Amino acid sequence: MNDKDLKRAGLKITEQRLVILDILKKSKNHHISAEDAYKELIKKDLDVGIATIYRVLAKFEEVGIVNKINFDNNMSVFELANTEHHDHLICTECGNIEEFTDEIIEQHQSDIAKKYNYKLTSHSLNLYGICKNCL
Amino acid sequence: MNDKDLKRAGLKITEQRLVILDILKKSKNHHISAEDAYKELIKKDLDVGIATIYRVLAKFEEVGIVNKINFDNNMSVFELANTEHHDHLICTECGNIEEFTDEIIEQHQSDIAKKYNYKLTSHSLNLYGICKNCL
DNA sequence: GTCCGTGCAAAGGATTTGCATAATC
DNA sequence: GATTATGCAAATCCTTTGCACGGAC
Repeated sequence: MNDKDLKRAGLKITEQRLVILDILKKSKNHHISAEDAYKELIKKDLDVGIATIYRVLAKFEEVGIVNKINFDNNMSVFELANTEHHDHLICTECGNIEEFTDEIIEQHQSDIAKKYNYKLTSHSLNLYGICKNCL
Repeated sequence: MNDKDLKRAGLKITEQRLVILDILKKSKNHHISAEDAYKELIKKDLDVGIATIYRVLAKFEEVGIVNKINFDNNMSVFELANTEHHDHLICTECGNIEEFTDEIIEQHQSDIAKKYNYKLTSHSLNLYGICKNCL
């Protein structure tokens, strides 16, 4: 399927990894939790353990294939890292996720880090609300 | 000490609650984790259980006395809610926390929510970096 | 006295780890 | 064949819950 992605990252090619990659690429909103991935693999009749999911996703994050996003309810989701940077707007009712980018916000974040003499390494901006459908 | 804060919130006054409030008020950077609070109570020779800490802090959040902030490393801290809204800049080396406010960022967040037809209920903006001292 | 708060221990959920087996290169 | 990945179960971390007791009002 996408052996290249894995080879490029210097990872061994296993079916579990390929399938997880595939799920990430095909999932509707491109955001999956470890459990979501686990259920998908089970559906595909793959005899997989949840530990493998976590290990694969951690490895993917390590080599830059995915980003991990932590939400306030202690849930984490993973998304492919091949898109440009963006932040998230989450519906707390239905879980729908919108991605957005805002140059001004990005710029101000840099300015703030500079102002406080911090070397910025990452940031997390999540907006929580209720989407149109749920209102 | 500050019975008023509790009475105003309609909470019964107990020693545990008063001491936790006190710790929140006196702590250096005004941010404490549940475990920090627990250790402080133990130091004061109070025979407290960690469950109480969580229950007290949850109650405090419920009535608006504190805000809970979730960091990406799955750590949560609590801060008094009596200050005006602000976001956080965290040093990933030493754990130091700076608070900042940025009107433009706030404004853009509202605009984004509006654009996507979301009713914004909360947001979390955390900047991670390395502070001057740790560099 | 009623109700709420607490301590303790046990349960819970998400994630990680140890170890032997299995697969990739 | 050496090394890395996997499955399983057990362990871990943080947080929550059930229950009986104690304290606040």
